[in-house]
Amino acid sequence: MRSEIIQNQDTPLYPISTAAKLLGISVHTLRMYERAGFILPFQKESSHRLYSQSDIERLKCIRRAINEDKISIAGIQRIQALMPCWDVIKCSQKDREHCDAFNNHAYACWMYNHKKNICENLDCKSCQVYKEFYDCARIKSKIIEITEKHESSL
Amino acid sequence: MRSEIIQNQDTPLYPISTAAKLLGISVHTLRMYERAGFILPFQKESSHRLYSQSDIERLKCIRRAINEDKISIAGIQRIQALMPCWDVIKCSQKDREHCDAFNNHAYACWMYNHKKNICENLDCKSCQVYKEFYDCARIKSKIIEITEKHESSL
DNA sequence: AATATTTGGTATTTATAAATACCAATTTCA
DNA sequence: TGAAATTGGTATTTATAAATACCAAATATT
Repeated sequence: MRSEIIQNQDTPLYPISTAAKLLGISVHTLRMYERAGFILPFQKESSHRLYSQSDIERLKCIRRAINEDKISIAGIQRIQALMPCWDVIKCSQKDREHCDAFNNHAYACWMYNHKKNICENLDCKSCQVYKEFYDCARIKSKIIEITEKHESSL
Repeated sequence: MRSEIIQNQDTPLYPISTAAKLLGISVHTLRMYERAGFILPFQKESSHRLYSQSDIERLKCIRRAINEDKISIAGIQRIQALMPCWDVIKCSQKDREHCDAFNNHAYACWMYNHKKNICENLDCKSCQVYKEFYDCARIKSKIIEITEKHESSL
């Protein structure tokens, strides 16, 4: 019986040169986006990066924000920093006190290191916050969802 | 008895040339910021603009975002669009259905016209949303406040 | 009535963010 | 073992957002 490899949107497939080609940008730009916190690529056993189809779609969205919507890289970082990750993760008050993501507003939560809180042993790349909420529209939807939940519980 | 003129931070004082000088920018740039939705200047009986001390402080903050934090004008607009104004105003579900601010994420609420909702007869310039929440830090604080309120009521 | 300023445009300049090009060292894999 | 690709860095180019300059018409000020 031949071994079946499970393939989905999150399967690491493309090396950096292929990913860059798919996006129509240079390899270096891709790494720039990584340093900005827009993408957490897979690192296979080796030091080389691999990108999944979801990664490509994510980066296409970021690209539209930069090129079409004229939002600067720093601007996107600030927007991502507004995401109420704590309400998704349901971390404790104590966790929040020590959490750089909760207490700052410059970068997305996955850009900070998570020592001494609920995220410590979790992988940001498989976290709902990272996977779902990286653009304006989705972040606003989440904020609306939270406020409506609040009101219905009053 | 001499008539006392009440002066506070919100008193319209400076014509556009003075305001520009105080901010170290050109008159035209100031009008650019106005079109972007960063400032709603007073219009005296005439068509000429007047700016208050609060207006100046507000614009200094916007200026820092642009020049120091490197957030583009479009980026600031998006950030302002994430403000949950509806939770401050406490507008009805019906209001929200018809509200452009609630249903979009490109501009701050005061940039849309408010027909057929609770804001219709209110002046944005004196609204808490406009006066308080125009920068990243304050908007994030508000989002935190809302989520914590929610949790304490569970 | 004459002078100042403001208005709302467009056209131009400038500052710089975003992207590219190039590098030597390292890693991968055929 | 050698060829091809990736790494992480700096230096350079390019695209364009942000700001300025300039305009005639309208408005305000003395």
